Amino acid sequence: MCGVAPIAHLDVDAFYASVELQRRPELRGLPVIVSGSGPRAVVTTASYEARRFGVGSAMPTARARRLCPDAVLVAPDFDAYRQASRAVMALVRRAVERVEVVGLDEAYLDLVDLVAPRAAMRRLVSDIHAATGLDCSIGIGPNRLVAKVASDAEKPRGFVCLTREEACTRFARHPPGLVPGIGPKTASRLEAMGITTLGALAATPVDTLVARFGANHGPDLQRRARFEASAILTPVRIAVSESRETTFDVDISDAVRLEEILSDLAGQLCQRLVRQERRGRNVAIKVRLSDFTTVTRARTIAEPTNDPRVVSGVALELLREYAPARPVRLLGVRVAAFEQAQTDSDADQLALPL
DNA sequence: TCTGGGGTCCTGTTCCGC
DNA sequence: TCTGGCGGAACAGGACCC
Repeated sequence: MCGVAPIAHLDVDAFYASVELQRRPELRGLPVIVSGSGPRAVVTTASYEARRFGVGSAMPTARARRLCPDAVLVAPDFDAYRQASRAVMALVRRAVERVEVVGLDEAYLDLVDLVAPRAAMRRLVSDIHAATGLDCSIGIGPNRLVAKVASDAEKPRGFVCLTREEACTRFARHPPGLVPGIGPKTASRLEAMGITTLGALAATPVDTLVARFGANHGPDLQRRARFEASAILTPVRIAVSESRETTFDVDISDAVRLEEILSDLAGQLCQRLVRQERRGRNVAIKVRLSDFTTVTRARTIAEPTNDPRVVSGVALELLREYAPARPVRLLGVRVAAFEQAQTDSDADQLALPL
C-alpha cells in the first residue's frame, strides 16, 4: 500500500489510436495503426489489438504491415489530438492545483494537498472517461520515477500505488530499460557488464558504475535503479529551441534542391517563431546522410532573429560549408538561444525535473 | 529490419581571452 | 615574445523521451 504519496503520473492509454477510435467507432476491436504513409514512415501509436501482433511505437510502418497485414492504417491528425489533450488536461487541472503536463498525453500531478488522493484519482479517471471516452492509467508514488513506472506497470486502465521500497522489490527482476532514462544503448552497456536487472544495478558498487559511466551518469543510474528521484514538478516549461525537419522519401544529392528545401523549412520555422514573438541567436542545421550518419552545424549570430531571410541565409551558409559528401535523407533547421523574454520566476521553473 | 518529428540534457572538444 | 594554465562559451555528437 501507498504510504506517502505526493505524486501521481497520469498517462492516456494508446492516446492517438484511442482518439481515432472515438471518432471512428466502427474501427473498435480492430488493429489500428496511426502512422504516416510514406515509404519511410514509422508507427506513431498502435491500438492494443495491433500490439498483440508485435506492432509498437517507432517501428517502421512497412514492418508493422508485415506483422499485421489486416491492420487499419490511419494518418495522424494532430489538431484532433491537441483538442482531446486540452479536454483531458482541463479535467486534470480541475482535480489538482499543481500539474506538469508532458507531451499531449501525460501529466504529473501534485497530490500533497489532497485529503484522499487515491479516491480523487479514481474519480478523475472516471471523469475523463465520461467526458472524452478515453481510458488512462495512473501511478502513484513518493516521487516522479515511482509514479511513472507504476503508471506503466498495468496498462491499460492501470491503477498502481507504490512506496519506493515496494517499487524496488516489485521491479527488481525487470531489465534496467524499464526505467526512464535507461535506453537501449545504456542497457546494452550494462548487459556487457553482466548487469541485466534493476536489482543487480541497484546493488552494483557505485565506484564500478562511475568507472564505466562517469562521475555523473554512474551514480544517476544507480539512483534510478533504487527509484530515488525528485518529487518536484515544473508546471511551466519554456522551450529552449525550436526546429523543423523532414525526411525525404528518396535521398537527395542535388545541392540546389537541398538549398530550396532548407530555405522552405527555415521559412516554416520562422512563421512559428513570429507567431510566438520569439527570436533566437543560434541557428543550426541537421543533415542525415544515406548511411544514417547525422551531422549538425551551428552558428551564433550577433542579434536575435526570427526573420526567415536571416535564418535561411545562415542555414544555407552552414549547408554550403558542410557540403554533404553523400546523398541526404533528412534535412532540418533549428533556432535556439532565445532572447530573454521571461521573468525570473519563469527562469526558476526551468529547473530540471529529475 | 532499415530506422519520423520535435524536443531536452549531458559530455567532450575546441577556441579564445586573461 | 613565447608558452602554459585556466575558465567560460560555443560547438558537435550522442542518448533519451513522447
